Amino acid sequence: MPRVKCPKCQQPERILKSGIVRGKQRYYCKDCDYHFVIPTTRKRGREAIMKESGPTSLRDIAQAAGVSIATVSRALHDHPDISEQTRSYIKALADNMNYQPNMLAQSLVNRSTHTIGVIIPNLNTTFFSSMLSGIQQVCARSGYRVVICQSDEDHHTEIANIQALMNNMIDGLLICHTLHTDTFEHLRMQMNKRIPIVQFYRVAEDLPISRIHADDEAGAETVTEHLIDQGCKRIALLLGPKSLSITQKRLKGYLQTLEKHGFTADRKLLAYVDFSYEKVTRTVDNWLKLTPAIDAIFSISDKSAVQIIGHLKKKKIKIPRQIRVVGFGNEYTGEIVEPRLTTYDVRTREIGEEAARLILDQLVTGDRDVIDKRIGGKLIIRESS
Amino acid sequence: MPRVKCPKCQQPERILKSGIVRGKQRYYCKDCDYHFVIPTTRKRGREAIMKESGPTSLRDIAQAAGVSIATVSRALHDHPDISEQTRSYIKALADNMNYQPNMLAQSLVNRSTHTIGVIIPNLNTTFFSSMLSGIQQVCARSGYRVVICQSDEDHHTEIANIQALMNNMIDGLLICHTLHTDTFEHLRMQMNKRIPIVQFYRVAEDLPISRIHADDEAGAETVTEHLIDQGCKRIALLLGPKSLSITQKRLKGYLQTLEKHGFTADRKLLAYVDFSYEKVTRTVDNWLKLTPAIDAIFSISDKSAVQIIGHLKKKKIKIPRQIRVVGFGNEYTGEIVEPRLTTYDVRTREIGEEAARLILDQLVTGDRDVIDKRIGGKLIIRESS
DNA sequence: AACCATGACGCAAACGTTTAAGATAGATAG
DNA sequence: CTATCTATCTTAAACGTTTGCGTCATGGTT
Repeated sequence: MPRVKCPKCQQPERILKSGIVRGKQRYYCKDCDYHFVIPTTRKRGREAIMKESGPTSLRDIAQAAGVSIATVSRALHDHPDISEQTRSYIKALADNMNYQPNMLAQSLVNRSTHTIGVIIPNLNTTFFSSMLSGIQQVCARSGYRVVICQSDEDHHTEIANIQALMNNMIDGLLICHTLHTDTFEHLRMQMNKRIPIVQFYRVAEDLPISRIHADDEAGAETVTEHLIDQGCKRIALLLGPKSLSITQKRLKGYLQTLEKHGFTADRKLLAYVDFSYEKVTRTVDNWLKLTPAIDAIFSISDKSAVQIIGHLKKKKIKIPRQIRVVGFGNEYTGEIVEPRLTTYDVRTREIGEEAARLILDQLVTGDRDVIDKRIGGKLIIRESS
Repeated sequence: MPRVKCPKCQQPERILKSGIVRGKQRYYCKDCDYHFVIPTTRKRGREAIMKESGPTSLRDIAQAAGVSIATVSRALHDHPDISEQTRSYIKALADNMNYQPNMLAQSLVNRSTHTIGVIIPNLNTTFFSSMLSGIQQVCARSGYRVVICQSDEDHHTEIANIQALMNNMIDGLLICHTLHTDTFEHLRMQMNKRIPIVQFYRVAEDLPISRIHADDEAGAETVTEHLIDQGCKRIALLLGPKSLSITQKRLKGYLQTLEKHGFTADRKLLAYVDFSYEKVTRTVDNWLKLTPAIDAIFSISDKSAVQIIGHLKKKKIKIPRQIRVVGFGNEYTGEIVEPRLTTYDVRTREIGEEAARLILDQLVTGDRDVIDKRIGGKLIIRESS
């Protein structure tokens, strides 16, 4: 047996083997009644060890300055207990040593990360990214960071993202549901936490969670009114999934306006789609076969409206002469397509800004009231109608 | 003086006042030679205190299960030291108590957040967001989160974002510089940290930091070649800021191709802009005044190319008859505009994917080699040329 | 009996901060 | 001189984890 010394009595006598633990030989000193293994070289504990030169920490500065860690922390935070002399010396030192506070540690003890999480269906259209832009600007102005997670219109990704973010990564959550989100248990589970949540644009109204959204109902009324003004009698309506709040609201606005003008709604003119190109064009093709013929298409998504324009042009259908097309949302592509798209500007940027403002407000006041706010938009008439 | 008892000897005798500290009366017990103030009611220390019911922690579970915190942690991590019985019991308990690990604490001790930071100029075009999409997909597949920061094409925001992220928030950084980034000290400062950095799309080549970018030079050659094939002799070139790598590369490709065909480059046909609508249209107007007249415009940004098409159409200039227009990037709007835009597909999504793959690779292997990789693209010919 | 092995745990340090509260010296009041 | 005050420090607990290593029963081998 090699000469193993007891760490306590330093004697190699009376040392016995005592099993193997985690692959390492274990010893027992009968004199000291002490079990031990040969420690791994990675030196632990004792003050004497050199920190192996990672990023500068408060401790490094304290050591260099010959003061305690607390003093350094206080000096950097301008705590009045610290003398002007010490304070400026430490600040200079921290600067020299290129000190950057570890935000993880700060967040852990402060129980706040100064970060807002955003869950957004996708970033492929200017639509959502302009909301993001608004969110980001407002948050940045208040010194908050923004963490963005794309759910990619997938319900399970949405759930996973929420769970990841809510585990102490963020101080507040802004969420715009996916097209397919129709259960909200995952949100209900998070409601009891102290982290405020605000839904924006696509919202669930039967949830006791704040909402910032467009005036979908009034907007759809305005659009429908406009088409009726133009003499349309058979207005086809392209909707999103049935479960979606914006689908329901905009449908409601449409129906109300028809009724107001004494029209009866035709179920065949309503279509629920997932906004995929195939579904949209197939829907349009079906509509074109109807008699009496349709004279307008109202798509609640600009993206689809633009695709519809392209599809109709391919079929040599004149817009707006034969069929008027209007969208909803006011995306950039609506200005480029020919004829340019009539649409309803829902002021996406303002929705984002307002959602951010609300959540920041709830953060500082501690209020958790359920707020429901609609952002008014306006009709933008272009050549497609 | 009220009857104040010494916390040590419990005697009220021989207690003296000893100054005021932080607004509270301070006392001194001469017997015990002990200074003290009356503690605030917020009970500190001692085990007896109830945790005031925040989210469940390992300690809560340990308490409920009657085991140590270490055992709970090990049980949840399937450590072999824990018996099957204890393990399953604790797992069930954790589930019941709705335990969610505190990621901040985890990250602090593991020195890793499983998060990749992305700094991106803007999200207003499908261009960058499709790179993001690629990044996100690859990262998600490896269990990494993605934190996105918009620099909004502002150099100082870029710097601030980098500093915020690099302070232990992320394990790796993907960065696409702003239009106006021409100094790189802020990146140099971060290079010595163990956090890998990868530049993508807009890259600085004289920095020892990995890069994933498009084959800008070859792409520009292909485009120029195509225009020359079409018989163009006076090809105007719309470039970004001079400091930008993509500007330099694409200019080089353009010049080389001209030379190859025996053309001499005309400085008046080169314009450096910031891609703002005003600058672009003014530049085009200036070009239109030139003699001999230009017969093509090559914009290194699709966004500007689309704007140029709109502008030329307003001026009743026929595209491609009088002037051919080509872009670079293959954005969605190029398919919508009329005539549809000829462009060079730089495969943005693949650039994002590759950048993400590279950084994840560097994370697991620990390699910090400087990699420079070009993603090949291809010309997409449409009606504008 | 003496030695060795193993399974299943607990203890405590460590990650980098913040922050009550204790400590000390020197100044001031009576 | 004694009692008190102020300015300026230091000490240590806490945030919620992970993890090296010690402990202790129990069961084998010689």
